This record gives sequence, structure tokens and C-alpha cells, in this order.
Amino acid sequence: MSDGAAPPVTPGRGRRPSRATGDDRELAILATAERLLEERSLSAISVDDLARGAGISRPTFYFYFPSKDAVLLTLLDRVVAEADATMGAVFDSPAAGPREAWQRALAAYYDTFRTHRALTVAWAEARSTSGAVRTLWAEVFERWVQRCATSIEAERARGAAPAGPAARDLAIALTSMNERVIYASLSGDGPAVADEDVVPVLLRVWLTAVYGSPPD
Amino acid sequence: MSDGAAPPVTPGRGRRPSRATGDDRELAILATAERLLEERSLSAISVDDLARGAGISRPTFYFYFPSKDAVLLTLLDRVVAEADATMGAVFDSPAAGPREAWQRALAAYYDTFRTHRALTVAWAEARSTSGAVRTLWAEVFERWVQRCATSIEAERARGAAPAGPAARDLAIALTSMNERVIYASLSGDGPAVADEDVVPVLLRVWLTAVYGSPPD
DNA sequence: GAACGAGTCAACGGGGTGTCGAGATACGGG
DNA sequence: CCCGTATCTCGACACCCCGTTGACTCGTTC
Repeated sequence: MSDGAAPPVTPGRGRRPSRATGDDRELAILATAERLLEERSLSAISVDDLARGAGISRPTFYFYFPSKDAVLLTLLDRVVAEADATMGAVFDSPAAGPREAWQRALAAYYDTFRTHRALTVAWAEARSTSGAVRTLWAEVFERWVQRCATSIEAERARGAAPAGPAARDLAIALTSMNERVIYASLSGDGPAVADEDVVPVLLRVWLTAVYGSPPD
Repeated sequence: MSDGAAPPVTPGRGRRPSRATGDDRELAILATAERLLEERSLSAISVDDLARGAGISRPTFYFYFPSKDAVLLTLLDRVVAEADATMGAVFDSPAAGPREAWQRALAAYYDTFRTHRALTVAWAEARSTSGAVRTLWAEVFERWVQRCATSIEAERARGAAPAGPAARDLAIALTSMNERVIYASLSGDGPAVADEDVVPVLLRVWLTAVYGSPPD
């Protein structure tokens, strides 16, 4: 249990592996971050808070992570991996019809982020301060957009959906809506759609946008 | 030209009026903020930068504004006033048909924020750090949502639009999409819809969401 | 038991915020 | 003309946070 197996957590994101008791400390930092994020925003959490929460001093924190953002990034890697896995499973599994397919995809997307509420909110917040966080978000967004654009094009090709704006642009607009609506619902800031109405409303807009013809 | 007339700029937002040369300093600070925001993000601008840009020392800055956020808030008041005026004009003026009405509203909305690109981007950024900024945003969002929800309900009442999700929820979802798509387009972060395609794509989604029936 | 590497932290330097209190400056009235 | 008052200004301070350095403690290995 000391070494041997490949590191199970956070494969990428360039950080030196640490062995022996170091792993415990690292996990303690991550757990502290996740716990503190439940009660306050990322900007209200200092490196000192994370260090003390993990039972170490501030300089020692820097032995494990290069910055506060890196901790968030490591935490986000897990969520992203989970989201990608869920997304892949949903898109690849057969569905009774397009309506059900989109419905399942939306519900899975929402569920993933809802089960990591604090992290999702912190993600959105850190996007404006950390380039790495912004990049990670852009990657995830791009993957989702491409999947959706492909699906839209497929529906158009088989004559199920009418022509319209470039599939990619449509996918970007609709994915942006998802993101913002979900964030508002999770963060509680400002007007938001009620929790149980999020998926139905998003679904309705997606379906009409993809399959409906505009009036006139 | 010293005093006499009511203060033309920033009527609300609780700040003590100052007369004589003080007005100049205040305006210099605002101008500096607007200028610096064109080149870097708000968090990369220090109070010292604003003070030096306006030709005063840092403590003197605090004589005019209680914080950096307050400067942004004052700047935003102008944009909000402009947006509200434009929005009111668009909604009140008669249109050839619903399509044109929505098209004009969307275009006006987009134009307002595009002509204040730097400020809009800073607004979104500061939303996560300043409660006052967040509140201002929520107010603007809420006004827009209510206008749209009312219009959707009117269309449904006259039989032009089919029944569907609560008009307010639909308005929230679509307005969220507007906001996010516009922000992405203006900030240049991550995948975005090209400048000239923003309004057409948004319009298409709005029209199908409001007037189109879902498949199946 | 010496050498080494992992882990630890007090102390430092640098940058940011917001405040305080002492001075400058302008101006109207005695 | 001079004086009081309100406006304005800033040097210096206290505080918070970040990230680094260099010395120190351990456990392991040869």
C-alpha cells in the first residue's frame, strides 16, 4: 500500500507524485477544500485555511500544491472525469427516440453537477481568475458542444430536424443556456428556475430549437 | 458650471455629492477605470492604479469612492440606465410582427452590451466577488425576464404561441442563454458564436422556443 | 552511523487593502 | 485682512494574503 500501483487520483495536471504519508496530507488538503467550499466561496478560503484544515503549516501546503487553484483543479479533474464518463454512456446507449435521448443527456448533465454543487459553483467563480481553470472549462464545454453538434447534424441528415443555423452555433447557444441555468439554480444567486423544473425547461427549449421550425 | 444643476452622472447608488474640483477627480477616476478595463481585467487593476491614473494618491481615492467595486458600480449604473432605456423603447414601439419585435429586442440588448464590451466583461467577473454587483445584475436580469415573460404570456393568450413551461421559467432559461452567449462572444474566452451570428442564432432559439411545438 | 531524500516550518519580502490623523487649500463673513 | 470652516490631500500605519528560502527533523538505506 506504499507504492507499486499507478496513482489512482488525478492522473494528469502535472503534479509531482508524493509517497508515504505525503499522500495522506494531500488527501487531507483536498478533503478540507471540499469541506470549506460547502460553506464559503473559493476567494474567501485562504491557503492558510486549507493548510490548517489539513493539520499542516502554510509553507508545507506549498510542498503539495503550487497554489490554491491547483487544489481546485485536482478536485475538478474528478468531476470532469465523472461527467465525461456519464456523458459517454448516455450518448452511446440506445434510446427509444430522440426526445428520450436528449432528455437523458440533459438529466445526466444536470445530475453530475448537482451532486457536486459546491465544486461547480467554485468552478464558475475561479474561471475568471485562473487561466488553467478557464482552460479546463473550455475543454469540457467544447467536448459537449461537439457531441451535441454531431447529434444535431445526424438528425438533420436523416430528415428528422429542419435546416437552421450552423449546428455548432446552435449547440454553443444551447449549451451556454444549460450552463448558466444550472449554475444559477445551484448557486442560488439571482432569479433561477426551481430545481425540479430545470431539466423539463431545458429539454423543451432544446427540442423546439433542434426539431421545431420557426414561425412565419 | 461649478454647481447649480443636479448631478448629471450616476443619480443613485448612495454616494455623497462633492462639488468644486472634486467632481473632476471623481470623473478622472471613472475615466481611468474605463480606460484600464479596456486592457486588463478588474482584478488586475489595483486601487493604486486608479488613483495614479487620476493623478491622486491612494488614500485620496478613498475620499471619492469607498472601494474599487464602487467605481465599477458607478460605471455600470450608466450602462444599466442605457440598457433600460433602449429596452423600454424597443418593447413599447410597434412592430410588424412578433418575429420582428423579438429580433429588435435581441439586437438592442446585444448592441448595448457590445458597445460597452470591457465593462460588460468586468461586470460578469465582479459578480462573483462583490455582493452589490451581484445584486445589480440580478435586478437587471429580473426586469428583462419579467418583460419577456409578459410578452410570452400575451402571445399565448392570443393563441399565437402554444402552451408550455411556465412563461417565467422559459424567460429565465432564454435570458440566461442570451447572457452567456453574449458574454462568451465579448470576452473571447472559450468557444463562442461569431459576432455577426449572435443575434440570428439567439433569435432562432427564442422563436422556436416560444412559438414552436416540441416533436412527438 | 553517514548520507540521503522526504517532509516541515519560522521567517522573510512583496503587494494589496482600508484607515487615521495631520497638514494644505479655498472661501465666506466679521 | 484675518479667521474659521469645509473640502481636499497624503505619509504612515495596521492588516491580510501570497509564495519562497533555508535550516531543521526524521526515517531509510547502504
